[in-house]
Amino acid sequence: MTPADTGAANDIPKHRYDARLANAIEQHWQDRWETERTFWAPNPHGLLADVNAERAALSKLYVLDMFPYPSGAGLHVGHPLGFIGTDVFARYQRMLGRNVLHAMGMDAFGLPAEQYAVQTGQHPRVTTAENIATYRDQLRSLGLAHDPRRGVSTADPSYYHWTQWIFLQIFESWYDADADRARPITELTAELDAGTRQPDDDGAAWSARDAAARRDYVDRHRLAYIDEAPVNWCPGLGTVLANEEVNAEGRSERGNFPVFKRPLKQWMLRITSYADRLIADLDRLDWPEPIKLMQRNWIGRSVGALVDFDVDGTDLSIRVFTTRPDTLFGATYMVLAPEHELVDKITPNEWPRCPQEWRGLFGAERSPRQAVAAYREFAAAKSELERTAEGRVKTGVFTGAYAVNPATGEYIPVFIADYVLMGYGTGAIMAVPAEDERDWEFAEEFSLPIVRTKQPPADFDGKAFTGDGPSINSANDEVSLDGLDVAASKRKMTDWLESSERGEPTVTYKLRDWLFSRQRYWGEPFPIVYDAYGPRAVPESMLPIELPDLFDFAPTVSDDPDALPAPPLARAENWVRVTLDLGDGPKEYTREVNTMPQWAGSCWYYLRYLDPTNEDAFVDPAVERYWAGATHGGAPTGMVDLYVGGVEHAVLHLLYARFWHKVLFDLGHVSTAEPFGRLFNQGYIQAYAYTDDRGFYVEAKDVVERDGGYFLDDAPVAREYGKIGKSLKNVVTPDEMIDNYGADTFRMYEMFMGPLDASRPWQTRDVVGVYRFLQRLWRVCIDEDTGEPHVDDQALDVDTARVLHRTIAAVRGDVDALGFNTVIARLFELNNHVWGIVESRGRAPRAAVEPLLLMLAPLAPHISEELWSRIGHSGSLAYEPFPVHDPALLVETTAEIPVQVNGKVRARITVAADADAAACEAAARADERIAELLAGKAVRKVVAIPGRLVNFVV
RNA sequence: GCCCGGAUGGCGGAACUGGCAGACGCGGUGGACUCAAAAUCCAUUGCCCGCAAGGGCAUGCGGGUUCGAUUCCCGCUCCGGGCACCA
Repeated sequence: MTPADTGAANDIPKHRYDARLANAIEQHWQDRWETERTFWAPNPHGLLADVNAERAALSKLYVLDMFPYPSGAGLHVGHPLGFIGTDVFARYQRMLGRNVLHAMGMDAFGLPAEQYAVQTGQHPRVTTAENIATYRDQLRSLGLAHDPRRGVSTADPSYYHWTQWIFLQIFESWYDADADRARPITELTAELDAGTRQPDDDGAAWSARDAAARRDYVDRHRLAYIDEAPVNWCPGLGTVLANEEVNAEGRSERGNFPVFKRPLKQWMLRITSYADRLIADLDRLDWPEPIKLMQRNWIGRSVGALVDFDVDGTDLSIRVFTTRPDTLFGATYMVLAPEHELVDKITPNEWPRCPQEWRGLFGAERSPRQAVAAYREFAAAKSELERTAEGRVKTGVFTGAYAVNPATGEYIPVFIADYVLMGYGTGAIMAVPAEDERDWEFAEEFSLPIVRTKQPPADFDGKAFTGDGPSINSANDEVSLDGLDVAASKRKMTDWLESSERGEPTVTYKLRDWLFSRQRYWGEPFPIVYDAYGPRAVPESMLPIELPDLFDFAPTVSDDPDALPAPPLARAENWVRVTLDLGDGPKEYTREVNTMPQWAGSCWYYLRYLDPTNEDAFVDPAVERYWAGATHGGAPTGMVDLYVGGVEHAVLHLLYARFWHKVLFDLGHVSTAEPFGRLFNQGYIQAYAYTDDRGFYVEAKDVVERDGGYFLDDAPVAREYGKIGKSLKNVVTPDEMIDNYGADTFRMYEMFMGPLDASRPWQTRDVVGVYRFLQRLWRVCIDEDTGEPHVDDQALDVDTARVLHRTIAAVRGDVDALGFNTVIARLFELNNHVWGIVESRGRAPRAAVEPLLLMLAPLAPHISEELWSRIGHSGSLAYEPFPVHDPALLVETTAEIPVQVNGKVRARITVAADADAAACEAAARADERIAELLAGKAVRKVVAIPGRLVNFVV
């Protein structure tokens, strides 16, 4: 310490609230909360029922954060925004008398943990444990009031035991479309055996099938099934990925490696069975509308019709899906996806009579079969990126086959083209160029006929018309749509198709079944073994199936798109080969060597928080009912009352978790139809970054603002705005903020920056505002020189009482809406008001200070607890009742209202609060300035709203 | 391209159901205290004209509805996000 510093330190009062004192207070209270088990939320019974038992009689509130991946980098100031928000809300709700469940687990399996482990060369178990410890320390220092008993880790065998158990529930179920819910698979076999249900696969009668055929049938109906389907194979990551994990450029979301479609046998979960319910139940949820919309779009329900087109010269027909059956009369050609199974069957050996353009580039010099083969090769070789880069020029080739338009009876050519996707609808379309832009482009490219079946408006520019209008050219001997609008035409055409057995109404979805296996080490092993015929479930009694300890756990990656997946677990040969008794005597089996995707653990962690130490069940049913709210009356929709997290999980995690929850609901394991009743997306904290004249990032900390510019030393630098991270050299950590100001200041600043759902820039310069507020609050209560409290029992003057009660009313309203920034503004005002009293009278009134501390406690819990205790209370204020306002003190006797002339404010007058319109007008006219402005002018109209304003129109 | 969301002082932001735009904080300016500085306290601070009284202009841009619009409607611009040949 320099002499100057020493001198300065001597001037600062001994008991000032500075970072050093704040840190001491924070340590003290964090320790005390821990030893007194302040935030242990009791269950109604069971292992977590012994402490604070009386609170289990209160009504429950479940507040949840999207739990973090414990990466090696630790937290920066952007991470805890949502965690602090939920903590404030949860602490507030405790003071309202709720039994609040708030905990923080760790999403410990998955790619980030595995990649970090691969980089550092240590076992993921070790690095994950270290990272979790770091996260826990950082989170603890923020003063978050979690129940520490419930902070599960998904990579813990006692946790994934039950992830595997839930997988078995899914595996042992099927979807009963008639009942519209999942049911145990044993009920399906029982009904088939009893003959009360017939197989739905057009095969032999159930009684005529042998054991292997029956087992195959049942396996194909499970909610978890193995399918050889085109999957997203990513050699660069050495694993397959879900559609949701592949971006528009055909690359992996993680790592940005190329992804290839190829058929592979993989585990699939039948989420498509739930498509309708996943859409319908969104209406019951208190979620942001944009998120609901994203889920609806992702599921992509569309209503339309299936139509059959007979292929000329064969007994085959092509089935298409269309949302516009009303345009069938305008279908002048057809297109199949290049991989469509009928392509080989309908393609002739020789070209029929046809325009040369139809044969295009691929068919010019070749036979139809050669042309089709050449085009298929061309289409398969294109990456998604190339397709996008081409600007969507339509390509394709005529197959040489013709089909019959069922409405017109005309022969129309059948093409293959890559603008038709195998994965959607039937992989085949009827092309109506006049009413579809893509078909129009293709028709122009290949000189195909275009027939309008909808009358476009007079000013229409001449290309495909996709709007509404009367049908034209749409009649045959049996049906006429002419003159009808789109909706009526659709109805009439669908009826005709159905009655004439040429088609039927249907619904399709963009949503695909969920690809559920990964070729990874650091994930949950499947509770599945194989015999010669296929998969067998491992019985519950043998769970958990623990991950074997591998030395080499890295995935097998490759640049070769033809490389085959090689799961790391296959290397654990002693683990893979097992002898088990699955009820029919000891036999040899092979274990499943894929692992579950990262989403598995995060699909249900909120359920394990309820009963984390239960070894007999994933959650005790009575405990589940208590936290679902089912024991408090009413019909709860969502288990969790408030779920806060980033918008990046709008579809993936939130859709998967809803799906699992609904399966568990159908099977009677949970009592709500939805997991998350209210969802809130917190914004992001970003920060400024700076580049020097060479374009390199420089440490943002060292940059100073001067004369409207930014400088590092004396060199000017350019300012950018972006994510907080090492690459932009703009990282600010909670640890340094806590060191410099204390956790309460840090929490308050994060909450004060703006509304919780908005993104905002971090500006360390602004932190001092809330720091000053806390210092002033400290001085309101404590004499800085002596450290003694100077709060007394003086009565509140009327003015102070009004300010106090207005503040209470506003704070309650704003906290409910998670409007913490305005809560803080109100508390600043109250604190400043009380400071005025301290300045004039030397002491602060207890009647104002106590409610102020109680209202501040959720936001800045440490200083609030400390002052609460210093002014004479022995216990924690965590469960003190939140202040209640006196409505009588909010009633104003007079009101100051503006007086406008022609909409411009010209004066303000004070009237009785209950003055009627006439009285307001009279008072306004009596105002000297208004009288002057109105003198000699004819008042055309007077708008007088009692208590609001008076407006004269002249 | 389609679908969402946003734009308010030098900065972060506030404003209930159409009724005083700019709460609260940062920063700035002036002052008190101090040998001085820091800290603290007080005052002031949207922009323009004016000594002042006062006036004018202002919520991305252009229109509209209304006595009155940050708020509602129409048409744009820019920024952020989602989806992307889904028949």
